[in-house]
Order: sequence, then C-alpha cells, then structure tokens
Amino acid sequence: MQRNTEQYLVELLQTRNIKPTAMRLLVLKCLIEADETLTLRQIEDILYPADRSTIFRTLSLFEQQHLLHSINDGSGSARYEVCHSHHHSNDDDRHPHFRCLRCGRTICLFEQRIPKVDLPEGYQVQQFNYVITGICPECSTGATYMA
Amino acid sequence: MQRNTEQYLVELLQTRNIKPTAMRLLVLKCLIEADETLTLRQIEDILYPADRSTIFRTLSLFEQQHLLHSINDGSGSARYEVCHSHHHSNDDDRHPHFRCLRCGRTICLFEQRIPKVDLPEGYQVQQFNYVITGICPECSTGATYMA
DNA sequence: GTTTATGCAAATTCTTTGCAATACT
DNA sequence: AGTATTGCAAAGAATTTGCATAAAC
Repeated sequence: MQRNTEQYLVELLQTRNIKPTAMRLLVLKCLIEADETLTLRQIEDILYPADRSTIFRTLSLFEQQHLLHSINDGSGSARYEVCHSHHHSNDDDRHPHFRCLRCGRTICLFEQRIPKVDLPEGYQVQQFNYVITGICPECSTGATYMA
Repeated sequence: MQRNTEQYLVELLQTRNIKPTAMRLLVLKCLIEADETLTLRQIEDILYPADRSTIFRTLSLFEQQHLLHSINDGSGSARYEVCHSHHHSNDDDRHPHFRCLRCGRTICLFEQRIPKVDLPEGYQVQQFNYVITGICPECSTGATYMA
C-alpha cells in the first residue's frame, strides 16, 4: 500500500474512532477501491487468506461507527459499501442501488437520490433502502460484463 | 375453509396456471389473511405440521407465476406477500415496506407508491424494492406491539 | 401408468459466536 | 499486566436439493 494512501485510510479510521490496525486498513482499502458493493465472501476472496470472522467483525465495527453501511439487495447476502458523506452518524448520503440479475453485481447509483416517501404520523424513520433489479447496461448490450 | 373462500382461492391459482392443491390453497390463504409480509418460518409455524420444503417450493412456484413477490428487508430472511395487481407478469403494484426494528414486523405501506428513479440509458428495470426501517407507530407509543 | 406434488432428510450457504492465542499500550 | 484484536473452529439460521413415496390425471 502506498504510504500516502495508507495515511489517508488511517485518518479516515481515526475520524470514526477506530484504531487503525493492519486488517482494518486492508478491509477499508478493499471497499474503497471497489466501485461496487461487496459481500463478505468477496472481501474474503480478495484478502485471502485473511480470516472470515475477523473481516466480519471489522465490517460490523465499521457499520456501527457509520463508516460503511450494508445493503440488502435480495441476492441472499449482505453487501457493504463505504459511506460517502462524512457527516458522523448520519447516513443521509444514501443512494439507490441497482442489482444486475445477469452479472450479479450491485452497483451504486451515485447520481440519484432516494426519493423520500411521506409516512403517516407516528413512524420513526431510521433508514431508507432502495434497490432496483434488472439488467445493467453492460449486460444489456450483449457484451456480458464479467467481474 | 369456507366453501366460497376456497372457490375464490382456487380461481386465483387458476388465473396463474397453478394447479390448486390442498397445500397450495393453505399457503395462499395464509398469505392473504396476513396483513403483513410473512417469512417462510412464519408460514411454517402457521401451517404446522406442514413441511418446510413443500412450502418453500410452493412459494417459489407462486413467485415464478407472479402470484406473489418476495421482499428483502434486511432482517435476514425473505418475506412474502401476495401481489395485489392482477395484471399478469406485471409487478407494478409494488409499494414501499416498513420494517420495525422493535417488533420485527414488516408492514406494507399500501397507501404509498414507490417513487421511481430515472435511470441512465441502458438499464432494463424489472423490479423496485423500497424498504424503510425504523420504529412503527404501535411501538413508538410505548405500547409495544406484540405479534 | 405416467406425470406431478409432497415429505423427509440432509447439503449448502451465510452469518455469528466462543475461546484461546497474539499483539498492543 | 491488562486490554484489544485476531484466528480457528464450530454453532446457528436460512435456503435449497435429492430422493423415495404418494397423489393426481
């Protein structure tokens, strides 16, 4: 890892009160470099032979400290993505996601906002989750995307 | 099961080209009578001692025939709900769902529509999934709802 | 009698935890 | 030394499949 990249990651962890260990830096780097959401399994593969439960606990910690959020896209496994807003404990940077049924990727639709729904009186909202499923542009054109 | 209720269910299955067996009628009835989404586990409990894999295969068949859709609310298990629109193979009746973190229910917000997001060129959309998490009115008022 | 549906058992996959070993301060 | 982190192993939960039996056409 480049020294200045590492420095950036260290600082990112510190802003969330997370002690920057080697494993945590690796997991964070992995998530930041992916331009799509990753499953635990995918991270495990990328960081092989790192241990699954360590990665799992790292992800849980990150989520608890609002450094990442997990999304549930109906694929059967949770997917993780680093938060873009750096407003602490406020996950209002959330955008819709698109899950491609052909290539299996779940892509962040950064350009879009999740349109809010007006709820009746009495609901306390914590989070919005918006997932569109279908076929992504790469897979539509015949040139099936292979991750 | 009342005779006229049964007749209704039989017809509903037939409109989707599903042979109305006893098990299928029970699963369908169970889903229609619930005013919330149900997990496989919940259906299993309601229909005890019916077999899990039979229910599972029934649900898969129903979904494939667009008689129900499954939603993924981040709770760790898929939830099922009968389609309201009876337009064949068109799941455009979808509404947002609200998952209460306290009582665990996932409620259908029938009054709301899922606001559509404009996607860039090239995306083929099949489905929209919108889940809001938080605390439901019953649980907010202190009188925690117990299913 | 052939096809379809069901029930049982178990495999698979994903998630999560207990605990001992290691590293850090 | 004392606390926090990691690795291994395995428990738990949800989903899915193989196969033999039973039911339907």
